Amino acid sequence: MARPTQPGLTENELEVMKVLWKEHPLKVASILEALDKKPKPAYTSLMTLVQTMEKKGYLKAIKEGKAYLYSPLLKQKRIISDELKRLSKHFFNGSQAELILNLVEEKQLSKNEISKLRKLLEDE
Amino acid sequence: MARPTQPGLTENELEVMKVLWKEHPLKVASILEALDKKPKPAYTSLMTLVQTMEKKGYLKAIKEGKAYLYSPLLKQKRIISDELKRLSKHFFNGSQAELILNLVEEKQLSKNEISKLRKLLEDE
DNA sequence: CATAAACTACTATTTAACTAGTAGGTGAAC
DNA sequence: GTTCACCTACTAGTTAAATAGTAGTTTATG
Repeated sequence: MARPTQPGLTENELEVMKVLWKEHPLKVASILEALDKKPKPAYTSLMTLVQTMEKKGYLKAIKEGKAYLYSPLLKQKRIISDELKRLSKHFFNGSQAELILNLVEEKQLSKNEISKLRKLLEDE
Repeated sequence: MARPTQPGLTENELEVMKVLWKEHPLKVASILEALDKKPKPAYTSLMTLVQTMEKKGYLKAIKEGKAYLYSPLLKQKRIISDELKRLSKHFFNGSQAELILNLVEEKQLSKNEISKLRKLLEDE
């Protein structure tokens, strides 16, 4: 056995998803342009990444003219939820409520944020 | 350039840290025993992992008798905080408050949890 | 002090992730 | 219809992470 596929998205994959969540479908050149990474990767590097992401089922590709247009198949909400699930599983016995409580305790919230949170709780 | 070191802890590294956060210092054999992974890794595999974690500065090793005893050098709170920072950076413009608000909105909280949260907010 | 049990160091292999170049195809423009 | 810009497929190399075996050291113990 060796290194298993990383659980969730890698940093680079996430960057691509973020671009496509904002706007899609996009061809590789447009994704590259929209990436705000410090040193932009070579076109062909991004190409390879996008292709493996498609193989993994993260993206959908449609041929339009001579280029492929890519769209995300994963929802942002789902990714966030998965990440939080992973965190709460490791550190809070799987309880996301515990995670929230811990966050509120640890973080300094502004008055505005506190009142927003209060309002939310009233509706529950 | 090639694969960079993973940001944060890998899943396996995290499992080791969790064991050591509960109890330390421990020798490798004891860490192995405490690991609740499905198929336990070979003793030597864990050995290698623990050694690289020491080289990375995650663990401290002290020789006691013929075995090394390992202790964590990273605090659990710091790891949780780093993970949440990463999440909020990617998805909530770096605002952890936004992350909390989103969590509360999305999650169904029990009455007990809501009242706990209310109490916390009163103290702020 | 010999020996066995326990532990580590060293070596090695595999795969995913990352990077990027080269070659070749395709659509548009003239 | 030829050329050229653009895009992809294929190939290839590097490193981290994961796994584990072999050999050798060390410390109790009888």
